[in-house]
Amino acid sequence: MLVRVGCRTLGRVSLRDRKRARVRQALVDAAAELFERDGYDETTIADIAAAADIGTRTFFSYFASKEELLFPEGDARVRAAIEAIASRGPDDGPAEVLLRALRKVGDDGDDLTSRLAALRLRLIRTVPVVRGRALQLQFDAQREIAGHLASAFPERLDRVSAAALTGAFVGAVTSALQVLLDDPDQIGDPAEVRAAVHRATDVALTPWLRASGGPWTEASGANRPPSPPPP
Amino acid sequence: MLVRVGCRTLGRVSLRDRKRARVRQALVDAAAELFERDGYDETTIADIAAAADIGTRTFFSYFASKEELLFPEGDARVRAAIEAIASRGPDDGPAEVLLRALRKVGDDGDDLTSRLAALRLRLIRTVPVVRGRALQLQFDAQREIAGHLASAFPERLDRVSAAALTGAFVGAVTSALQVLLDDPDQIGDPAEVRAAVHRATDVALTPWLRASGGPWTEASGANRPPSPPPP
DNA sequence: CACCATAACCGCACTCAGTGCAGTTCTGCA
DNA sequence: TGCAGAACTGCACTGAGTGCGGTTATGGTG
Repeated sequence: MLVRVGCRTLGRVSLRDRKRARVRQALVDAAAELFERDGYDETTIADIAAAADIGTRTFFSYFASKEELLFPEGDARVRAAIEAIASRGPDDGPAEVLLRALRKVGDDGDDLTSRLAALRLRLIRTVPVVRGRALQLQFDAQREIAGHLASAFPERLDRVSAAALTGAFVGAVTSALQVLLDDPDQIGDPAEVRAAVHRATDVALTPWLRASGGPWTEASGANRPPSPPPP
Repeated sequence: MLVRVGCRTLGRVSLRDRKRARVRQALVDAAAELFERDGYDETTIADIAAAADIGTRTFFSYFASKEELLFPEGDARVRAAIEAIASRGPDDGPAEVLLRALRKVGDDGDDLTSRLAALRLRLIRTVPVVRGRALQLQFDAQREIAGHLASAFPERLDRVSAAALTGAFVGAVTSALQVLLDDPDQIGDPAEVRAAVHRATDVALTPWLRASGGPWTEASGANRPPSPPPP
């Protein structure tokens, strides 16, 4: 059976759908509880289902696997990024738009404070299968965003360049975050993390920002971005 | 039991080790054969072990899982990149070094012509668990390379910036390559794949090439790389 | 050559993830 | 009220992966 996501009667949320959403949330909560208490590998799907008062078999009509419990809002960030691209100003270049989209995604982290998000970060670093799933979701998101970016700048970016640009941005931010979050001293101060990410992305993406100033023809020693690497 | 990799008697390769290497290769070959004939999900580990004339249980002393069969030379590319970093010239900056390292990794694809490599590319696009594993390996490789890059330029890159730079490069090339390989016309011809890799690296790394031509001062309309986006 | 420590091999039994099937219950709607 | 369809659930099954214990083969040593 496929996992339902929307409601059938568009104007009204039916009892069925409300019940379903409640059970779904109960599963996520129970999983978070058990993952924190017993560990990811030690928690079985049967445990989670029992804690949410459903049969083991029924679990699989809500989530396709144990990892999915950690990413219940899969494409929310993607939608935010796409919206940021859609609401671009007339003078913005591809890099500016993408930068703003990613900053919005990163800053909209009500995420970073929630218990599930913290647990997710820890399990991504700890459990290989979770990391694999996270990377896969990120990769799919990149693809989606790159497509919209190419559509937004049809005369300045072909599909390959848009993908490269998006991949560079996301890769820079992700890698910087990985190093920062592995340092056990940085944790607990979101402002520090954010500042370090900004600095690192400036270093990594300086060429892209310069290139997006004009259509890749003019010299641009003048509008150099704020943080070149130290001499 | 842990999977053995080296030989004990350093000067000589013992019979035991030669036998072990032979069985290991037989497993990879049998797996490639069966994956191509029956598909990845349809092939069980028991099938592969039987085709290589070993017991099902013994398989797990050679590979930890079915995915690992597709990445038998896990860190060869990483070592190539690290070597490229180590053999840098005195005037090279971080971007040049990283650029050369990635080009070398892409070109050293004796890989790209082999049957296993083509199969791997197809399965990465097709089978989610394989894609997840590939991304995870790539992520670990990035981390390793970034560490060496930071060590090579201790006064110009901190660890976070090195990670961001590496992530940007690898992310750009990977994303560009993904778009190129998803076009269904390229498939089936190793030369086409190689051309796609070149084009992907060109497009993805062009901004850094322009930026690294001089110390960010001169115009670079002259040495423009072959594939800028269409006007 | 004989011996022994060790590593590899392998069957067996087990747990858990995930799926197909069939029977039952519940919900929305006419 | 009744009905069509969706959801819930148990059962049986396959396959991945692990732990254990017994057996065999190898390599080094006296």
